[in-house]
Amino acid sequence: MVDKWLPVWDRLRLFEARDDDSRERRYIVDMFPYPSGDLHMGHAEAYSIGDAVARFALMRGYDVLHPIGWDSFGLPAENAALKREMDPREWTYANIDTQAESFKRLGISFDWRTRLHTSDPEYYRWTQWIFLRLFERGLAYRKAAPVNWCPNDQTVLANEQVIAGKCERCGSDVTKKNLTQWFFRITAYADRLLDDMAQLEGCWPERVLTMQRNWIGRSAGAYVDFRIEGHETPVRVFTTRPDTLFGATFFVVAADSPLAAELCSDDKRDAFNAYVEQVQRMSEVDRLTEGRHKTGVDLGRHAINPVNGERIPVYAADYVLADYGTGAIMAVPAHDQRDLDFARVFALPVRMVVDTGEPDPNETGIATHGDGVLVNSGPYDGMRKDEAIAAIAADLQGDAHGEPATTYRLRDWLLSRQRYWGCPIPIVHCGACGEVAVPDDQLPVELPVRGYELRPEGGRSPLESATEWVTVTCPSCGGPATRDTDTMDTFVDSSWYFLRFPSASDHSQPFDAQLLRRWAPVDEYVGGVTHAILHLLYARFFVKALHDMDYLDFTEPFTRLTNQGMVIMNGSSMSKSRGNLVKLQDELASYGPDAVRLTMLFAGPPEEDIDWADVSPTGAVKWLARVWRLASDIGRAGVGSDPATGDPELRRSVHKLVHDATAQTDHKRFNVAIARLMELTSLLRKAIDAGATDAAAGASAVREGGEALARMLSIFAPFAAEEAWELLGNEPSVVSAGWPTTEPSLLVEDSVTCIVQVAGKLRDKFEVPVGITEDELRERALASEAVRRTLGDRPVRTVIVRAPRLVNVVPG
RNA sequence: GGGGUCGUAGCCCAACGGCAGAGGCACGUGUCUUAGGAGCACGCCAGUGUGGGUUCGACUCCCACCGACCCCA
Repeated sequence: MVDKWLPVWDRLRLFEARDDDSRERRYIVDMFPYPSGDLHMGHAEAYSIGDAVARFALMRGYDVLHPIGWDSFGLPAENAALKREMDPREWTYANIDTQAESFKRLGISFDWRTRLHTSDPEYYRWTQWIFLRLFERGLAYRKAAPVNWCPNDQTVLANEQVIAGKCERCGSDVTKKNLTQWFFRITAYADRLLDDMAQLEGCWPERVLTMQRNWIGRSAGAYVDFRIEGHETPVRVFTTRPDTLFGATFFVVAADSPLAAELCSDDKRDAFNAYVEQVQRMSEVDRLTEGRHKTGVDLGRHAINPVNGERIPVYAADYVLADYGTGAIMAVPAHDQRDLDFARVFALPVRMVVDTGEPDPNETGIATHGDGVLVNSGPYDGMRKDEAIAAIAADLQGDAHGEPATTYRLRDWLLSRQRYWGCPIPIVHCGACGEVAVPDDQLPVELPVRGYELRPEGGRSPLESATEWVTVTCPSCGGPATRDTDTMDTFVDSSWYFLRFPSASDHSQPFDAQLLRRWAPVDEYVGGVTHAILHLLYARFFVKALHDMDYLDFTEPFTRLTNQGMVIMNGSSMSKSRGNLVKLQDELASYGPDAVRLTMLFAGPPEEDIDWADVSPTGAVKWLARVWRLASDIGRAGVGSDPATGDPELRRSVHKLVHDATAQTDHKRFNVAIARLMELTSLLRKAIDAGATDAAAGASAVREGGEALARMLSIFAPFAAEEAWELLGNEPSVVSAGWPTTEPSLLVEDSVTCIVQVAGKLRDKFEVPVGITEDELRERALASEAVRRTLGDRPVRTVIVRAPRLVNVVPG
């Protein structure tokens, strides 16, 4: 069946978007796959959903762009290449071909002209071009930053190569090492990334918006400058609680920050160095865990609290992060749990300055956070928390000891990777000129094909080992220079791919602004929740930055977002090690693409996880067989007849089901829509078995229903739908037939069932004309035998009438 | 600790604040059949996690608790 229909679809060019079409357009994008092997069950679910959305839009008469590409740079290709001693290209492009073939055999309605791979020089040329535009704007810059370092292998490790603090390959403890790294200044867009979410409200899943908000983590508060005894410049800290300033009893700087080393007094130097070494072995997650035993070291210095002149000791500790805020905090143990935990370990004073009515933290060991009245705070005593926050922040500013401020949890995006299989950073380092951009007309900076080592000694970037490639002349002064040897995070590649789809083969520009005016932004973006934070945030950042450079006329890339759930097996996610892996190709071999797609969609709403053990591809197979038999039994009956001549009773039922299925599909309730299609199947089966096709009116109505079924089925099970369409005596393709329409006159009923409740409980029901008046209905309800029996001698207090469907008699 | 999502038959899931059941799986009975693991027909099964509240009326709205998953700390 697959082999029969694929060539037909190709020949009819059903799924090609028309850039100059007068129809309204729809841009529907499934998050592009990573070519890790063949497609798996998760892909089948995601793309079944996306395809239903795309095909529905197409059937409804939109000009649809439904593209496909591959996110084809990344570490797994390098690992596979190392293991098999091959070029990462071979592994990558072989997998892409396999996946492309699988997509076709699944019947996904991609416009294959959009096909792109982020690892093609034709693509990454433009990734580099965008990088340079960001570089020109100061949105890409270099600074020293800590990376994971394996001292044994002498190599940099990605976060995912660090398993529980150990090197995944040799098992030794991973430490942090400072390296100069490339960053994107995404923090410059923190406010807009946050504020523009207002327009996504209701269109993106609530939880994704929440996750993004949390990730950006805007908090309002104040900067406070503390003078440090024996140190020239004051140290600035950020606090969300300036109202607790009088409760600051000590001061903490991040142990691994340069500031800590700077502040450390000479007699504490040894203890400090030992502590820092210990800290560098820990992961950030561990460091931030609340409730962990607090550690730190006294730096032998004092800070001066600007509001009361108090001398407070300065500590270095690991629960403060060097790159969050200013890397230093004022510690208020009474009102911050981690400060309190630390104070208790080091026997530091705890002073309550906001009376929240909760028990004293000194005794309970529980810091208080609530609202209350200030105490022990000099002139601010008696103020409420909010009042005090404003007053103290303002006074600090007045005295030049600080200012109101906003900070973010979001940090700049570290994009450089010491890897081979990624997009080279188009920068040349020149002794005389510094960082020099590779001129646009020399792009792409292509990866060297030979003369490099994937894992060079000494933890250098693989590209550094390609000495011939590295050595260049400076584009600016012509002197000797070297190429930047890092490659970009693959999230860079995927932050703009949806801009290139409409002009995927255009070699003159990254994207076509003219075409994007027609297609962008993406109407429907379908993908896993795993990308809910980083990918979506990065893509939003790119679009905003490109908008600010006047390349784009929109500021949000994805108008609507659907996160499909995962396909799990027996309650947990599939994995080889759990032994619960279900192979897509096995399922396809057993049940066929249509049944697998149907099973995915019928299992529940798209957002929910699907436990493959709970669902039944066999059920889908059986239903498809019923549809096939139905179409076959209808055959040419009623062919060419005017639907209007069809049996009105049957038509009424058919149109009602079509109407419902349409509404449900529109809301992506595919499971419910498919249930309606199943009902339609049963309805038509019964009609045929009752001899409907013997009369012209019946045959006409059955044909109308059968054709509607085939058309609607085509968005879920496209091959079976074509087959049914053909059995019904029609020319291919069912896709060209479009979505069935309904006649409003057939949807209005002339009588409905009225339910009669007594005290909210169902007691009687009867058929009434739709136009019945409230008075009439009340009469009939009160006259009901069942109602009178239930009421007994109780008087009637009120009668709620909702004509024509309901009457509720409320006894006194 | 804060936030989000969600708890409906043995299972997966439906139900504008108005008849708790649309659809499917599993199970059972019958029927067709040389046969059935196919088809068809019929049947079986819950009062919606718990406790309050709002309402004429609550699976649906509000509060608390229990449990599951996710995010942030």
